[in-house]
Amino acid sequence: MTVASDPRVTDRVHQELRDQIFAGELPAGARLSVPALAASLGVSRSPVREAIVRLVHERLAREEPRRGAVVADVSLKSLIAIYEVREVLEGLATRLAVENAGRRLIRTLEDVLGEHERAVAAVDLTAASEADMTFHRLIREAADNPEVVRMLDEVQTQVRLAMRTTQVTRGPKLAVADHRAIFTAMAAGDPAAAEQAARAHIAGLRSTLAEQAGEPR
Amino acid sequence: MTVASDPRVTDRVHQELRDQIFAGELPAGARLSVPALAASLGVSRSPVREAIVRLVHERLAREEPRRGAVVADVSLKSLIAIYEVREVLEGLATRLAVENAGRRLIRTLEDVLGEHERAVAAVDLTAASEADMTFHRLIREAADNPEVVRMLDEVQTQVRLAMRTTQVTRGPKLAVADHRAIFTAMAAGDPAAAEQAARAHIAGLRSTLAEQAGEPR
DNA sequence: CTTTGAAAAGTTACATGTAAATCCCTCTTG
DNA sequence: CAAGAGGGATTTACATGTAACTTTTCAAAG
Repeated sequence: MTVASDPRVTDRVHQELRDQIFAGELPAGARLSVPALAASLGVSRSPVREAIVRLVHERLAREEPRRGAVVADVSLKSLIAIYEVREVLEGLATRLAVENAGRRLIRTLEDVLGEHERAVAAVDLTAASEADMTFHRLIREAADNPEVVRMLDEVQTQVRLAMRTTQVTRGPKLAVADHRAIFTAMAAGDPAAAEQAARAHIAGLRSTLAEQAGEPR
Repeated sequence: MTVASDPRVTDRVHQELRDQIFAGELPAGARLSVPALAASLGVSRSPVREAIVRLVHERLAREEPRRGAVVADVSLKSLIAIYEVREVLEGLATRLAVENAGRRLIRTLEDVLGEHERAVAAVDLTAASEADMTFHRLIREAADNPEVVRMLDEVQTQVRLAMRTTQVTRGPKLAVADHRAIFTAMAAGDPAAAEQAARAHIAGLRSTLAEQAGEPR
């Protein structure tokens, strides 16, 4: 038996290109030339071609037949549409988490929320951001629904892509307050309230995006 | 300029394999051998390979490294999870449709609903099913959110795959009644009520799946 | 009759070949 | 100086070659 799965060249190339896109080394609109990338990565054209097909499928790149692929961008309008979807998916994940989970999850979430609050109080943005992501991740995992996890991953991919150009936050303090509200509903074992609180959290972020788009209210 | 886009061999192969999977000609678990399919379709291995990568990505096939791809199946458990996601997505689409749409949509929906009711009364299952799908399609399009449309398409793909083995219906009459409820809320211009009615429609279908899974209530 | 294992067959994954389409630069023309 | 035609360079898309790996077959051993 092999100790670890022998990673395919295609997988490495795919991961490398993803990293380069998220890092901004391959900016939006950059052409993804198969021969050029193959040469620069020191592999043949086949695995590069397949990696690009995957990037197109996860919408990190766009392709027109016979014209090749370019790195995708995310318009503010698209991002708002994505957040509309994210709102209901995070709501679902949170409701399912409440329906499934026991005290163990509640206690873990409480710990993470505490860390989050301390980090915000200490103006430690890195730690705050990490606690924020952990909070959401724990809820998704507890939802025990692989479909919603997958769809939220797709959403997350697009959000990361958008992050290169667009800021999405209402500030660390509001994030903590929203999470506290979600936690309270979850701790009370109220699935409907938890779903609503999670939706409100995302809806709030979406409204800041809408403001940036020049549509206040 | 070309009159119609020159279809790539890859595209034709992909479509052909999709059709064969949905038609049951390639049943769940069937191995997708690249050389065998290339020979049977009269093309080289390259476009077949790429078509299979796409099938894997849309989860019509599963692949293990170095072991090839097989046609996917959808367990009842997965299907229920998919319907949990579908519930909130259809709810979102319906709410957005109400927020965007004018009388034109309402009138079109009313017509389709009328056709649906007549088809059910006449026990014309084909016409009823078509009206059912049209009703949902009109709402999705009116939502004017490409993200939710895409995600519902993904859901639809999995549902079609499951259809080969699992029946998903509560009967034509209940479908019409659900649609009538959705329509009423939409016609009243009440986004929240429309979202709820759409969710209830899918939740009803999901509960019949849960019953089949041996978990009544 | 079941188990074992080694050879044969078939397949995957990566590499490379190539015709046709597209891109891009330059040089001409109005 | 802008517009556009020509032509070489590049690229895509499909085809094919091949080493390594997996699966299958089948005969011998237990």
